[in-house]
Amino acid sequence: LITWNAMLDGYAKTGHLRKAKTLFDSLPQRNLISVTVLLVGFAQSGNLSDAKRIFTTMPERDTVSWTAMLAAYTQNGHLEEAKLVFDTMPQRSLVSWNAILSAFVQNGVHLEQTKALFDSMPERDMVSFNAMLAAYSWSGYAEDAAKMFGIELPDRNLVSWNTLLSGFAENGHVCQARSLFLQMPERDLLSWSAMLVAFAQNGRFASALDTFESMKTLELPDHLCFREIFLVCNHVGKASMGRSHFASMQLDFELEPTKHHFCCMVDLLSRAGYLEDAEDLIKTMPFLPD
RNA sequence: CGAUCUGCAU
Repeated sequence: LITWNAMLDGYAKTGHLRKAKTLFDSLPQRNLISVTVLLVGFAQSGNLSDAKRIFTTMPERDTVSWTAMLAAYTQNGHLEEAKLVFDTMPQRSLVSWNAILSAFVQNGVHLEQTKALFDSMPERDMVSFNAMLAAYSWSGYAEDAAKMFGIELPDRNLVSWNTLLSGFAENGHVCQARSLFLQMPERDLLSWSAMLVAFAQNGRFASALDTFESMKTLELPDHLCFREIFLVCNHVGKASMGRSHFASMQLDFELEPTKHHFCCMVDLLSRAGYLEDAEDLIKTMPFLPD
């Protein structure tokens, strides 16, 4: 049963919900965990109604499944329902508290209210602190976030660094973002791409391209990075560079270009005057043009 | 074996 649940989780986490559902239906044994995994899978793919249906029909619920339902509402932008779940759930763990805190943060509740919730929590961990850090960044208080990072955080991890980094980036503080980036004890894909986006969105196109080149030696860039790079190539009018990244994304990194990538490339080629190539690309792409 | 924090748009 544990193995089946792990498989279920694997399908659900990679977005293969059809397979997950089929596997779930064919399981000889299921438990609370199997059902919760499926609930989370639906919620994360944006299928709130099925998630809700699973929740209301499940034979038993524990704190994990209640919190999963709370998060499901949060992820789909339903703050009021998330609050309601929080208020009605029989027990609340630290994770439940963190989940409602994130609900506030992600749905843009006023900073004061979010801080009040944070202060009222019976206990806090790094996830709580990181969520609060994000709240400051999101509201444009990158400085306060930095202060909190320096003083109040009991500990810091890579997520804390990344949160602060993106806070600087979002507020246009590219230089501070850069120095923070250089100071970081370790960097992951999110750190690199936050830095890349920071440069790109503040007009530092050459730095963005340099960052991308460095990043490729250490991390596997994902769809988001390539999308950003195509935008950069577009801004600086480097169609040939865009083309080679487009090829590289498929050949070297085995990433399937999405509609957005094709869209960027068509835009890039058209602006650079390669209209026939742009048309060819539209004809050969595996999507219907819209 | 399951729930909560960080990058994002032609």
